[in-house]
Amino acid sequence: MAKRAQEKQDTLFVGSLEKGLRIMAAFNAHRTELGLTELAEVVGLDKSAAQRFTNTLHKTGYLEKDPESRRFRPSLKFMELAAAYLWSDPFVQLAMPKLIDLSRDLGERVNAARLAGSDIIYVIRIPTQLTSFAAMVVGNKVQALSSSSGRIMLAHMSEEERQLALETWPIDRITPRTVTDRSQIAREVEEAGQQGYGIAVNQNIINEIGIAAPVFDRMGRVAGTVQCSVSSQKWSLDRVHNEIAPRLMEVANSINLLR
Amino acid sequence: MAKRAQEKQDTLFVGSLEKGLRIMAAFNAHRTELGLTELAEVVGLDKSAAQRFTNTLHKTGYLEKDPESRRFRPSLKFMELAAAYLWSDPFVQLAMPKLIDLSRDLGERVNAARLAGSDIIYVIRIPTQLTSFAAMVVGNKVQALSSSSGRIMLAHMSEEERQLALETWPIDRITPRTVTDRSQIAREVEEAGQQGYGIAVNQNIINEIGIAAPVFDRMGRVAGTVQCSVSSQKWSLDRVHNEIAPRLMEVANSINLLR
DNA sequence: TTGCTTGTATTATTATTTAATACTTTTTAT
DNA sequence: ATAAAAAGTATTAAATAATAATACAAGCAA
Repeated sequence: MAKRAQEKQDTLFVGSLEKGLRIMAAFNAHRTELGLTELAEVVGLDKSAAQRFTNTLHKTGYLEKDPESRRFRPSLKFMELAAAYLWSDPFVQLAMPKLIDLSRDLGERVNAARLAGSDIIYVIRIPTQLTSFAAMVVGNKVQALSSSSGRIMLAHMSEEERQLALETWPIDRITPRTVTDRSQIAREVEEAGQQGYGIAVNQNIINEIGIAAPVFDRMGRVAGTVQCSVSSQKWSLDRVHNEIAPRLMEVANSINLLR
Repeated sequence: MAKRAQEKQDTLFVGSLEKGLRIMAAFNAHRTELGLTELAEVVGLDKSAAQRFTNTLHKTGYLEKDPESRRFRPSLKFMELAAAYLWSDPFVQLAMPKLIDLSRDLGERVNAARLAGSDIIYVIRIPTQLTSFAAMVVGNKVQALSSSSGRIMLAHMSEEERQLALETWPIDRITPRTVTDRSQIAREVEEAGQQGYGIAVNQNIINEIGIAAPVFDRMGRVAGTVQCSVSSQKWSLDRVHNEIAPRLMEVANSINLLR
């Protein structure tokens, strides 16, 4: 309340809503089911508050509650929200049919991603090959610096933005091969800029090569990427450059975000 | 406040949160971008309230605001919530790899759906053929009575539940061929129960045949469906019954929701 | 330009949220 | 099997934080 008082005599900010949202956002890949006290800890609320908000979220249908364990889970309403997003995003609408075609042509997993803070979020996923569940989940987040999509996005930022990102955005080691050296990443980004598309090898999943081409908005900024993930067992880097990258670039360029 | 007072001296219910959620839920396929007053109308709040909640949602990153038009759109956070749901749902986790296989075998669009109220919501979509955008959107909702998935779900409900659903759940005419006669739907549901899978022809998209097989939870209730959508130009009903339905049933049966 | 609609800012009022606490049930450890 | 601890639920008095009315500013249409 010390903290809140200092920055929020803003009567246009409804703290209760924000706290409720924090509860919703507490759920993720690692926290799929949470009890009351657990939730309170994670979100940083006292038990009473957690009680009120979970109760409200439950009554409004946003959280399921297992009557046995009394633990909470996200409900299908979370999926409805995603649908609302997808309908609202012109990039998604335009990219979708082209990605389906591309996926059939290549026979490989094709995705579309957008930047959110220091992460990229997959907004379209068209799986064709079995891999980890994470690689199939719509809405999944990956640190930008370790992804092909993030790297080509960085390459198209202003010098300052890019510098800042390279210096400050998080780099957790996901696989043993994740590059954590920032100057090394800077080089990868530079290379991406030169060739026009980003590449990431073994960064998030071992034996996986990611390739990402940028789609620009009317301002000339990168709206998102068209991305493809392939197995390095099956594809050499050479073949990726020669056969996949050009197709991705072609598709990316064909997506025209006029308005 | 008359209404609120009568039912909610419940101090465990946070009205502000609920109103904020209503704002979020105002966005859908038809309402992709909303101004302040528009939002206020849709959600049933006065302008002041709409102002406070949109402001909060914007500051917390859940709504984007176009600086030009000052209209609001859902943000990528909506997608993150979806990811949280997907990770939390064992049905999704188990179904995903099997659906990918199935999709490759059949070369047709394969989905998984769950029931939410009187609608089914698609939780997995694996598009392989171009169709309407609606048929590709994860989280999209379809009235249960007009979908193959909904029909097989109904078939496995208790007599009372089914009766109630058949009598009260909404049936909007989506295509000219949408069946709006409830006794006709009752027959379709009955047939679904007998053959073990649901069928819907031209119900949501013309020239589309939907086929859905049920996946049961440990309680013997339908947890969700494995569904396939094909073009009636390409597939006869006979072939659907002989070639697709058995494969769907097989896959559905192989998904074992023990815990 | 004028009038009309939509969005923004400010404020006093009070209804609503808060957090403390006691109670109940479930789980864990002895 | 029993006791102790932890987790969830219910109740309440206090006051903070949300409310809604209103005035102001900025866009848009006629």
